[in-house]
Amino acid sequence: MTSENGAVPVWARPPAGRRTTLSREAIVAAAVAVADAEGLAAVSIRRVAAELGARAMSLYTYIERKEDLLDLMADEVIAEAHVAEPLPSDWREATMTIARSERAAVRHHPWLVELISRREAVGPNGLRHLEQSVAALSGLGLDRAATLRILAAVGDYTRGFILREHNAADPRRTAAVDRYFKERVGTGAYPHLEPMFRDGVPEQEDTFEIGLTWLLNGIAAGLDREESP
Amino acid sequence: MTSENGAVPVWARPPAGRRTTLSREAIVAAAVAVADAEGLAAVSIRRVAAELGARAMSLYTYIERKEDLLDLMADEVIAEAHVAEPLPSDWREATMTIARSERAAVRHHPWLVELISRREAVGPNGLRHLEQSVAALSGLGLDRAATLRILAAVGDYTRGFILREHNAADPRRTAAVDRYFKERVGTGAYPHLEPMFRDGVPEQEDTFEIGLTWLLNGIAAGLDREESP
DNA sequence: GGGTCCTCCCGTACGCTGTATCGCTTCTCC
DNA sequence: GGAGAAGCGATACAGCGTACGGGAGGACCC
Repeated sequence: MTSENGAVPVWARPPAGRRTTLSREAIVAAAVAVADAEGLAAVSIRRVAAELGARAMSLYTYIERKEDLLDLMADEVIAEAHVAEPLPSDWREATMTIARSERAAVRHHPWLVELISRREAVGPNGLRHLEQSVAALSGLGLDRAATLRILAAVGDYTRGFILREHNAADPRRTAAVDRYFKERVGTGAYPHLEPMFRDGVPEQEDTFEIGLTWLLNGIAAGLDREESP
Repeated sequence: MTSENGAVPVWARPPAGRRTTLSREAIVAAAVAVADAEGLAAVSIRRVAAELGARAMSLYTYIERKEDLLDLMADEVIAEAHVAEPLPSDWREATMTIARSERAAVRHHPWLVELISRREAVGPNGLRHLEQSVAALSGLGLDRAATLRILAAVGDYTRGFILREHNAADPRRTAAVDRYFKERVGTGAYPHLEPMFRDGVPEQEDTFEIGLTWLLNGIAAGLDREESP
């Protein structure tokens, strides 16, 4: 039955079925393995089924559509972003630890970027991650709106960085793009870019913590200002 | 000829052909129109060709693969992020203006998010945008590495925010996801989330400028510290 | 003016995708 | 032991990107 509850998130729907050889867990695990080995594009229903010695349509006993599988995959590996408790007591250190952990999870499963950039992560593990992010700020005694603002800003920066890092690592677009870039810049049409990139695109340093520290400093300054005007 | 220069960015390759009815510009314009009206998923080679009264394979005279078309589309609409000169003289105001403009362009063409999150924007218009971002910081007299750090941080935050904003607006995943969210949180498994979301997910305020201001404040503080230690 | 070549355009075809539909088999429960 | 449910899958369909090869027609040279 292709039921009418397509609007209900996967996790809220029971697998429905007397499982034997297949299972939702096995399907997700197989899909994650394929993605890890060959990228997200290699994850097709037929391919995952083959990996389990089954046929394509058998998977549809456990998921309703491929999007469900992608949701489950994302939630599966976002679990790796969980930080061992207890969190550092300082909110900035705690927030930074969580952000680092999120980045590490994505580095371990690069395809996660393509999923995160398409959907909100609100599966069980995604919620645990969110819970931890809120916990990191709990010592500040802020109200709900203020907490959400900080959470959003830190999360936005983190995901933006992760995205750029991921795209920059794409082997298809580096050498040739750099060459084109240098050539265009050399035309003189970009006066400010020219002195910066005359010798090509420099090796990027790892600026993740620098930017995050700037942001946290700015947030901290805002908090001080509120407390002691 | 499916030439061997697939590694060269589209913009560097001449269209090659005695154009008559079709042209690269017309193809890109048609593709943008389809994406604006029906989303990026509706942009298929066959569909764009039909829009121009042509057959699918005709487009391949002007592009080598669909990815090229997507690159061209992204660069086409990122032009809207260009800010009318002169830029505000204050670097923070200038940076903020550019970031606002980037956000506005994406709001005007939501599908741009799906492209930006997949590739670096380095077409002619993307470079103009980058040029402006560098120009905004030129008054600070920083060296290349310091400029790039600030550029990266601001860009990461901006794109992270835009991404979240885009995903949150997805009509498919709001009501049902919220319901599931509330139910899970109600189980008591998430002690820090519970007091925050007991009554459901609150209406989000627009925090774009708040977060960006935090980041810029943090950057400014870092600059002061360097100047007068 | 006639031949040659280059380029636009596209008909056809291939391998791939997600998934609707329906039927078979096997297990569970009364 | 009969009935119903549930796992599994064969088949099929519409759609995708694009490789290949051919026809049409303008541009150029002799």
